[in-house]
Amino acid sequence: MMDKSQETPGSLRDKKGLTEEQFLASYKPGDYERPSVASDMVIFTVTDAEEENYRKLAKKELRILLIRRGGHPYLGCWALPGGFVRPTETTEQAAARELREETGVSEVYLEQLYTFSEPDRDPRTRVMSCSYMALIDSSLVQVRAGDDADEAAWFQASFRQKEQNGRWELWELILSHEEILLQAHLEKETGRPFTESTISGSGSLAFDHARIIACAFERLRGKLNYTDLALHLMPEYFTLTQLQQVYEIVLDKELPAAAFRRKAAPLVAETENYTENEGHRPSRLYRKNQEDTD
Amino acid sequence: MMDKSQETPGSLRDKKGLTEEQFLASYKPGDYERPSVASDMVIFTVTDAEEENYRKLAKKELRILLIRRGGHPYLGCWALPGGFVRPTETTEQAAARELREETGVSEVYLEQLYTFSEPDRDPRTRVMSCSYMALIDSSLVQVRAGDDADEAAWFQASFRQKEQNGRWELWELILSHEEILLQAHLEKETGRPFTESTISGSGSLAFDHARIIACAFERLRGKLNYTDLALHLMPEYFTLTQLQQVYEIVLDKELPAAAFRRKAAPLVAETENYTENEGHRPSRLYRKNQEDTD
DNA sequence: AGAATAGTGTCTTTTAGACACTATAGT
DNA sequence: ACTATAGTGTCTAAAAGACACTATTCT
Repeated sequence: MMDKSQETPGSLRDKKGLTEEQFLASYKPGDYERPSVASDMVIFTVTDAEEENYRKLAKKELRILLIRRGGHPYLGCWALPGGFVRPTETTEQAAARELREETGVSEVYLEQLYTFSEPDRDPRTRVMSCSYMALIDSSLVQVRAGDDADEAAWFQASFRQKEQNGRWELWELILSHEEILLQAHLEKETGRPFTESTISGSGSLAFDHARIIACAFERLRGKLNYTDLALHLMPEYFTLTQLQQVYEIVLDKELPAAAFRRKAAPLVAETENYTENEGHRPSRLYRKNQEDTD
Repeated sequence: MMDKSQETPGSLRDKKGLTEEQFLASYKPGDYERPSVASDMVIFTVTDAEEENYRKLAKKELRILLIRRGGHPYLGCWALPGGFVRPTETTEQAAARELREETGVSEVYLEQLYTFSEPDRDPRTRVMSCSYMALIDSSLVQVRAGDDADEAAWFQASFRQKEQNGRWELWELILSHEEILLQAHLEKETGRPFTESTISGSGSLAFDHARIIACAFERLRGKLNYTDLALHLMPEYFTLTQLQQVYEIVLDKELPAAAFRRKAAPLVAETENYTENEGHRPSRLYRKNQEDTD
């Protein structure tokens, strides 16, 4: 991958007179204790809320997959899917593997977020977490519990700013699934990662996973406006209103339809198909624009 | 930091009947080999090009600090400043420590970029690199060579897109310092990290550091327009024209002055001082706006 | 006076938002 | 006919760019 032939033709010798080959053969790993590294993942999807009343449009919900921990530490708490990175994997490959193991889904959008490295973030031993965000469309959502977890569930997620004082910000993260409520308050300085968090509610979030989820929310919201990220949350065929609903549920605000359609137009490609039997005027189906030359 | 009292009052027992305390006391680090983790850093600064001809305004140059490697591997190649993360440090603290060691500077803007984890990116052993971007103002630039490096230099940097074909992009990175020229071509898919790179020129770049620098350029350019990042590259007092020059050298394009001043206004605070003896009309000096409520 | 930059006013273009209006399947 | 959503046209407001014009100091 790297061409270093020009400066190091293989015979360059260091201060001890060793060639690179000799150096590598005699190399002993350094003095410092090494950390474990895990990949943790915030898997987003948008599902229909269950309330198909008559002919009304289905409301959307933003959901995140959490897994109930079956072992120490944080036994019984809810945590992001993830696991240790194996010796021959990249962190991204580890994330993709975990995603496949937890959901059976592959070939999805996966983006690295941030690496959390506080030495005491895991009470067992030093574990750095390289976090990822995954976007999957709801038609792929069929939870398959992993090996070391006794329960997995899609939690409805909301993330709102509660206070702002100069560059100091306070945010609230709420995750809920049936009777379980997880609530976290997070602090940050504008433009910096989240620092403190406090957890409350009827369940509890493991490790610093509230911070990771907050980080994922920020990234997703920030990129929604100037990328085609939202399309990864859509099934193959969708209407523009459905796409708009996804933007609205992610951004947590309503958007004017006319302007939205103008802006979304270059991201999608028309098809000749329409929705049917919806109880009102049919809607044209679109698909992701393959060759978008943005 | 995390409140887990509700779910784990300390007496919860796992499948083997252990409390968390007992579990942690008996915990043995996992089966897998652990990677080393290093923090590497792209330190940006903007300096005046040396050509004070008469009364003309000084041209600006964007520069990056590189260190010539004094040991294997990549002996003699140029590399980003960085080093291994110690057991009690976060990756960010390690980056800040390296920055202080290399430049004597502390309290600067530091932002995590991306974690590179290809298993073979370092021929010695598995080393993940958690990369950071630092922005310092040129008045702080006094290179102080570190211990294990025999040479450090500020390289002028340019980064341009050469080709685009659908979602495939080709970029060129050029770093130069006196007679030394480092050139890299990098490929990426739109919205994804850089993948391949080829190095050429009279010197050579170590490891995958061309990818890291490319990543830093993307981040810096992307954030310049909607944050006050550029102010971290400015000395305490500066003129709006100087600020505009910094934007122009980073973005590699000229900006209309009137529009720039409108947009920059909320980021800065006027002072009552002006430049003197510049050979033309004096310019008002500004400073960073402390309480910007953007 | 002339060089060189500092700084402003205003016109145009583009983009985002507001909002009314028309269109259409299903019951 | 009525409901509910689909989709468009147009006006307005805000932002970005173009560009001319004035201002000021130093040589």
